[in-house]
Amino acid sequence: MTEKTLGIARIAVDAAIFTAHDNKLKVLLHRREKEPFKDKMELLGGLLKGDETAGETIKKKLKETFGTENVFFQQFYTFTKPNRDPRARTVSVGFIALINWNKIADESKWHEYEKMNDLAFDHKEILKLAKKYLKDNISSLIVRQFMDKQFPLNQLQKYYEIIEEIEYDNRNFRKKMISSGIVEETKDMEINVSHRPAKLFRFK
Amino acid sequence: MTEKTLGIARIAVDAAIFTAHDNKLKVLLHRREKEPFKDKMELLGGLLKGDETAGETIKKKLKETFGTENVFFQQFYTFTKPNRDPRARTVSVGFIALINWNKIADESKWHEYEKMNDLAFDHKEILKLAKKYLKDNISSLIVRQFMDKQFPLNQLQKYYEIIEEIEYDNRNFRKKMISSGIVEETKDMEINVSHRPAKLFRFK
DNA sequence: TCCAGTTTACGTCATTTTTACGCAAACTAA
DNA sequence: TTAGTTTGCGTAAAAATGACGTAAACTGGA
Repeated sequence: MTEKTLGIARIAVDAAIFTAHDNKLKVLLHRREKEPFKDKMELLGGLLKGDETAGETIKKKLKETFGTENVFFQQFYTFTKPNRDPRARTVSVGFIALINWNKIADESKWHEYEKMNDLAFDHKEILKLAKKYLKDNISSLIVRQFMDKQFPLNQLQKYYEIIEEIEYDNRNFRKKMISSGIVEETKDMEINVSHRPAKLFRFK
Repeated sequence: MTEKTLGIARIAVDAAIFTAHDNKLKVLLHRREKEPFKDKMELLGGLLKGDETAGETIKKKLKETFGTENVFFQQFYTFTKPNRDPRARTVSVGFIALINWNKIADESKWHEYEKMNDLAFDHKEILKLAKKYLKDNISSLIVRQFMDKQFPLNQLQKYYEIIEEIEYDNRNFRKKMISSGIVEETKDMEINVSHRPAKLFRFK
């Protein structure tokens, strides 16, 4: 039997890694140095080793990239089109990962989500589906990964607005967050802002 | 290089196929006739052909099984543990499928979800995660797959209750469904029921 | 034929949640 | 000192949710 009838493929992971900074949603992209798609940008990813789950592979990659094991990630969709990699049949388990801007050393590889160009392979499709996943799951787990230990509610609101693509009334957003019980006040305040300084909050 | 370092695996699909009948949630299971796990029950599934996406493979399997292309299905999670199949490394893209009881010819292969025994491979884990997915996504797409063209609201309520594992007040459930606009009245009524006959509704 | 048992289909009412928006307070920059 | 900004407190109307009352409409059995 040939490969055609056996369902054999290479197994890869690809990660749509998001952060938020300067009121913008950003994604991590690397420039490819080899063919195919030489010089195009691509997501972080790679093939599974024989004794790894997809989750273990992506966790290792994230640790290599950020130097910490504390990066949130979650599987969201698996991409199986036969020709998505021109070299060989490759199935990719897609992950979404979220990281706080302060944990980032090299800022040069981060690109505004809204200004994406063409990417290598089907990575643009992967990123778009990841963004939708992010939007659909914002309150369950997700926003807090972007925030500093302490933050003004106004910043939390900005990130909700970027991801959900809607606007909130700041007074109602405040009530909603406080009454939902996911955040609590700290004793600290903003400093050096040219308006009334805000209390800082943290996640409970 | 060996298989260990290349990330090569067999690619399979497995489907958690649900129906609802007699106020119970049921799943389709087949008895395995070969080792491994001979005589254990397993999900519908199989390997991808070389030119198929996972979606195409599962669609073909569903057509073989039910004789129609109109079966709702959706990818929900990909299972990648290295030893989930003792014969060879196999990655399985998990699907959920939903079918109306009236489209089912052979009733013998359907088993109550709540009375499941041990299954072959990791299929019990797959089913449990599928049930959770069903519960979490009940209103977006999913319940209507179980319903006949026309149905009393009471039956819709029963299926919500089975899947969500909560109970509704029938008067409030009625208001909720009608005001949400997902159903509308028909001119038909129940017949031969030993209580006041209900209007039949349909999805809009 | 009438009664018991059932569910439908209509309703009320109190509570909670959501939404719109008013405005003084607290800061910086000029 | 003033203009410009956002915070942090508030009110009030509107919408959604949840508990429950009860007549109507059917069957099946006494």
